[in-house]
Formats: sequence, structure tokens, C-alpha cells
Amino acid sequence: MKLFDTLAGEIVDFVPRKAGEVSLYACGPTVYSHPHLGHARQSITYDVIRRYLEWSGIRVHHVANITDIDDNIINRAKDEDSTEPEVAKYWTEVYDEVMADLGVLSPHDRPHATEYVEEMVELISVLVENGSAYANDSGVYLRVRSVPDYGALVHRTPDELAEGAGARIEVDDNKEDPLDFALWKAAKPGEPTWESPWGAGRPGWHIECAAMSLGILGDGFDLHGGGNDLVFPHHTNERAEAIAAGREFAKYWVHNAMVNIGGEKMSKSLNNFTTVRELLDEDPLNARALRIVLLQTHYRKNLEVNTKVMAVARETLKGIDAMVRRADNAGLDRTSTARDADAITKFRAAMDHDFGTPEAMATVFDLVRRANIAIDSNAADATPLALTAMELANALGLAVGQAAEAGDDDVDIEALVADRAAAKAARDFETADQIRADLQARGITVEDTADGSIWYRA
RNA sequence: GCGUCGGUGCCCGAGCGGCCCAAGGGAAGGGACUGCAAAUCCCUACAGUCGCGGGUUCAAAUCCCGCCCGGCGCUCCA
Repeated sequence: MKLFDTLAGEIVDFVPRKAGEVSLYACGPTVYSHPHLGHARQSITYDVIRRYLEWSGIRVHHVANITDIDDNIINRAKDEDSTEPEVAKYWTEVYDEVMADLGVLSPHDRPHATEYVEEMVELISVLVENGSAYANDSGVYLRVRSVPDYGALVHRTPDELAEGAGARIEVDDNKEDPLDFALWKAAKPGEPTWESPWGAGRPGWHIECAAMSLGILGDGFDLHGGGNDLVFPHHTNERAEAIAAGREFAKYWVHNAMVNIGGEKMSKSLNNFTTVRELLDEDPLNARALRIVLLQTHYRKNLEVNTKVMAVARETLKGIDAMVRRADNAGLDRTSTARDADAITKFRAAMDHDFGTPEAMATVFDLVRRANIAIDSNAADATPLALTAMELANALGLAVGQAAEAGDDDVDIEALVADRAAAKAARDFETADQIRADLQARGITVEDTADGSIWYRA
């Protein structure tokens, strides 16, 4: 299996530290506001990676944190006359609901930064003791230039970073070098604080993920992921902290590209974001359609999400669902273990090359088309083709072939469909069409097949 | 400015030196099936060429160099 490793800067062979097992850490959100499409892309990207690995029989340990203490949360608490824990709790719940609706599997571990302060303090202690960090009244800072390899993840030397950042770095007398960054921030009035050997305060952003990832997954864990806007400073600094502490950090780095709006990155700071909730509210199909959109674009490519893109994806999705409906109607035996081996091989080849989901989806669509042909001609391979298409789509989290939710009016609808069949048999097409139109108005679509009529909710 | 990723049909978007007269999805036109639809299938037009210009190679959308354009990053960010 190959993947594009940000650190190496190229596609490399992915060799987990332990055969058959993959440890994956993906930076989670800071919980103070609505999750937007950018968060959705990140979560779905790693959800797809995880699902694919698990489908391949690999045991995955997926960790995604919750950053529940930082400036944004503190500010929000102030604005709302609330407390930081309350703000974090509320937005964590919102985040969880949204991700569940998107079909994103819960990570196996989801550490909260505030629950790992002890580990962070320990890590900082090591850094202070070995001279990689220094403490003063304002906090504890990492001596960036003492870290070998600093900037390797962004492919920049410390000098290059300092030069580029010149205009942006605030002069800060507390730092020995402008590049240094805070591991621990001394307490400010009105802010939540924890005790530490350097006085009361709170952890810096980067140390949180370093402590949580190493703490749960251990040294030299396999994969660290996140949005590509986190490469610097966040991931660069996490890595620097671990290296400076003499720990082996993530072996491979995977970064997903941004979601753009009007050609620009969607972000909270630009205030041009669409919340996931808004998108989900627009159409019940959108949760799965969004996954289609993301699967049909490579994860390292920027992506524009708008109503047109979503509409196209919904049509695409309907095509897959229609095949399943037709297969079931033709008497598909879902317990069959027959599969199309060639398609699975192609699918694997696509996914094993840097998670080539667009190509993997092409094999799914090919199966869908061939399954439809087989269904139409009552061919025996309808079963393996349909089941393979379903299995592969589901390996990517598309939730295909799930039983429709029963509605209160199912009996009523069944009766009307039967009435229509009777009217058709009597060649009373006017009545039959009227029933069909009435049902359509209720959101029920009726389709005729050689094996009788089928109906479904739009 | 520096780093990094990219620029492929009407739209979205794969393409990992020969299997590329360039996948797949959507939309379009025609046809089959149907009482009519829907769903499905088939066919067609779509990229005479892959931002532009050089180069390497028997062979380039794919590798190298330069230029143009765009995204992201350069201490809030998924």
C-alpha cells in the first residue's frame, strides 16, 4: 500500500509498525462553534481511510481528539456569559450529532485536551529538563532552533521560516527567538488554569495533540492526519515537541485538502462557511451525497462544494440506490457470499495507491451498471455483481442497501399500490395514474417492473 | 517573496512513462423497454489533445526546465 507522505513529500510505501495493525491520529476540532464543510471533509476523509483499512482486515486504532480549551472557547464563554466547560460540552455534542448524521464512525478513542493536562505537563517537564524548553514568567517555550529537523514537515528550514514570518511575528520579549512557541501559558485573570511546576496556567495548542497521540498510540505510531492548513504551525510543532523530548513521532503524515467557496478556503476566520447542519437540512440525501462528492475527488485536491455539486451527487447516489432496489425486487439473496473477484482486485488497487477513491468509485459504478444488465436479463451473476457493488460502496461508508425506515403509513401505501395494480390490470389507466400521482405528491415514487410494482420514499 | 499542491470535455473529475485516438459521475441528443411514466440498458456528440513554451525518451497528460494562472501555508484555522 502506498500513500502520499507529507514529510517525505512524495508517494511512499506504507509499512505499519506492526503488520496487520494501523494506528491513526487525526486532529479533531476545537469545539466552540458549528462544524462546517471543512470539518466534514476532514472527518470523512479519515473515516474512509479507516473503513477501508478495516474492510481489508487490518485492525485500526483511530484516535481523534477534542480540543476543549483554547482562546476561542474562552472568548465564546465570555461572550455568552457562560463557562469554558459548558461551551465545550455543548459544541462537542453538536459535533457528535453532525458526524453521526454524516455516517462518520466514532473514533476508538476521543481524548479531551483537558483530561490530558497531566501528560502534557510531564512532556513539558522532559523538554525543560533536557534544555529544549525554557520557562519564564509568561510561560514555557520550546527552543525551536535546538530541534533537529525542525520545519521538515513544511519543507522549510528555521531560517526560511523566520524570514517568511518576519512581518507577522509579534515582538515578544519573553521569547529567546521569534520562532519559539508556547508549551505552557501562564495564567491570565479570568481564564481556566491548571497547576504546573511553572505556576498555574494552561497548555499551548500543539502540546495537546503531542501528548494525546503519544499517550494513547505510543512512540512511532503509524499515521497522523489533518487538514493541510495544519501542517504549519500545528503539526510541525507537535512533531518538534516529540522529537525534542526524544520520542519517535508519527511515521507517516496524511493531509487532506481544503473545501473552497468561490475559490477560497472555507473557514471560520473568513466567515464564508456552510455549516454541515445547513447542508443536511437542505435535503435528506445530502449526508450520503456529500460523501459521494468527497469520494469522487481525491482527498489531496481542493474541492468546491455548492448546490450544483450536491445536486449532481444526489443524482449519482440515486443511481446506486436504484440498482439495489431493483436487485432486491428481483429476489437478491443478500446472504450469498459470491463476489466479483476482478472488481475487488481493481478496487483494492485503486485504494492502495494513495487512497484513490475516485478510481475506486469508478469500479463501483461499473459494477452497478453490470448488475443492472444482469438483473434485466435474469442472469445468474446479478447476485455477485450487486453484492460486490454494495460491499465496496459500504466499505467506503456509503451506507448502501440499508432497509428503508418503516413509516406509519406503510400499510396505507401498500393498499394504494395494490389498488393501482388492480386498476392497471383492468386497463383503467386513468385511475392507476391518479394513484401514482397522488403517491408522488406524498413523496412516494412507484415504479413498475417485470416482477410487479415497487415503491420507495424519495 | 519563499514553500507546497494544482491547471484535463458543457460541468465535476480520474489518469501511479507505453495497456490514453484520456476512466468515472452529472447534464445533453437519439433509441430500446413501458398503456404512459419512472427505473434500466444501448448509441451519439462531447478533450483532434491534457495552461503556455522548451527539453529528455524509441515512447510524455504523466519526467525535467522556464513562464502564466489558481488554492493552501508562512504562528486563530480541518
